[in-house]
Formats: sequence, C-alpha cells, structure tokens
Amino acid sequence: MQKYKDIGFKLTPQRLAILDYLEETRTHPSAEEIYRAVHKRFPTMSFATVYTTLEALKQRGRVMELAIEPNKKRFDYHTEPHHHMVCTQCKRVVDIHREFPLALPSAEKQGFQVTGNHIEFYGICPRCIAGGTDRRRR
Amino acid sequence: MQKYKDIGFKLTPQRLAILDYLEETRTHPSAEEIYRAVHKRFPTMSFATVYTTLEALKQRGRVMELAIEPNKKRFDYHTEPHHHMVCTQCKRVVDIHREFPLALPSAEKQGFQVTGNHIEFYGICPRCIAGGTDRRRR
DNA sequence: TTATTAACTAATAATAATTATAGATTAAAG
DNA sequence: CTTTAATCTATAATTATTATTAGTTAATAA
Repeated sequence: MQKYKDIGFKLTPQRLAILDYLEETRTHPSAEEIYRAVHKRFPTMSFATVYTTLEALKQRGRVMELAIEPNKKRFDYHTEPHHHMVCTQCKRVVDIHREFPLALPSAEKQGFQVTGNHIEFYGICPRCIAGGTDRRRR
Repeated sequence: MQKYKDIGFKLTPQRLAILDYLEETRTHPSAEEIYRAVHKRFPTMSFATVYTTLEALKQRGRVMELAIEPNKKRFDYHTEPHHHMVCTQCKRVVDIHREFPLALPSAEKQGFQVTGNHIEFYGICPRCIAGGTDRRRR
C-alpha cells in the first residue's frame, strides 16, 4: 500500500482499489470491467470515479489508453513501450515485449516527425481456438 | 459508375455518392465526415444510411474499420494490407505501404494463431509542425 | 491531534457515436 | 412493365463517456 505514495494525488480507498485491480490484471480492461471488479469491494462507488481516476492516472503517465476496439476504451497499466496481440473473436489482448526493427525511410515519412510506433498482431487466442465457450466480450 | 457493378448489393444514388467520396478521399474519414460530405449532394440523406452502407461495405471487404481514436470509428477504403501513421495532434492518418519483417517467434505467440498485423506510427504531421491552424479533429 | 481546505466521490444529467425499428420508397430481376 | 426484396428516411433506443454539483474526506500545517 506504500507503493503508490509518490503518485501525486489523493489516495482514496476507491483509487487504491482501482490501482490494485489494474496491477493484478493482465486483461487490458475496459472502464466497465474495472467498475465491475472494484464495485464488488466498494458497492457505493460510482462509474464517474472510475473514469476520473483513469483520466488522472493517464495524466500522470501511470496508465495508457488503448484504441483497440472502436467505441470502447481499454486501459493498460504497463506504460513501458510494448506491443499487443488481439484476439479477433473475443478481443482479449496480451502483451508482446519484443522489439522489432521499424525504421521508416525518411522519404516515406511524408513530413511527419515520427515519435513512436505500436504493433497490433491479430489472431485467434487459445481459448477461442479450443472453441466452445465463446466468452465474447464487446 | 460502371466500376461498382460487381459489388453485390443495390446501387442506390446514396451509395454511389458514399463510394465516390470514399474513393476520392485519403483522409480515413469518420462516419460524420462521410455524412457531411455526401449530405451536400443528397440533403435528404440520413445518418443511418451512412452507417448501414459502411457496414454493408465492410461485410463485403470493400472497406476497413479503423480503431485509431477511441470512441470513434474511422473508415479506410484501401483494404490491401498496409500500415498507418497518425498525427497525435490532429489525428490525421496517412498510409504506409512498406513491408516490415514482423515474424513472431512461436514461443511468444502464447498459443495464438496469428493471422495478421498492423503498425501504427505516431508523430506530428507537417501541418501541425507548421503550427498555427490547429485544425484539430476529434 | 485537530482544523482547514482543496481534492475527491457519488448521483445524476448531458453528450456523442452508433444501432435498432418501422413505414415509405426504389433498384433490379423477370 | 410489374413485382418484390432491399434500401431509405426519420426517429427512438442504446452504449460509452463526460460534465455538473453538492456533500465528503485525505492531506497538510498549525
């Protein structure tokens, strides 16, 4: 519980619960999943708190917002540069922590000042290959 | 106008106008931009028509849906595999038609059946570097 | 430790993007 | 041409998110 001391904002029980959930999960959750998980422990907590906490964390670089599904934000607690692999069926996302050579010849930069990149691999995750459950998340 | 003959659905004037707009533009437009553009020529046309046409085109593989901005779909008329470069300020998107070696060692596939990939380069576009206008699109 | 206060929470309203519905219209097949 | 299934328009409904506001509280300093 001491590990969030330096985060630079008020550490309320709700926020600690959100931080704990984000830290323990690897699923790149949506706001709704975070709400559902944390709401179990804090039944009084509001959706707005989830969103404002996530926004505050984003401001401080403690969380990344992912545009993986159109129309829904997904959040990533791991902010060091890495890539993702997305299941096209259930939308599960896993991390890829490998570097790839992505030098873009300046002729192809079209005048852009390139600051970074991100790869999305697409595929079918083991659960969906195994078929059955189809725990589709949308 | 003959070039859409084989598209496999009813070619209404509205749909032709949407197709023409998609073909001529390079901006990876949102549904709203498409609506605004086509609405000029067909003031009677509804937003629903834009969405259902885009969905029908997507089903037929004539359009791709991009998840570049959370909370907003963007559409790409060019369906051959390619990558994108996104301006982090104005969200303008340009195409990158170069191939990169992205072989993922199977040890890192985590059981996924990998079917494809997509790179997003991030940067600042020439217009935004030049500053000024800040035609921010959101 | 306690008092003070800016920051935060919860409830709710508002907004934005998209999807669903249903009756009127029309492109396309014969 | 006629027929009809597909599509169009208008509008309601839904989903995700943001804004607002009054009440509450963590953190700071006395």
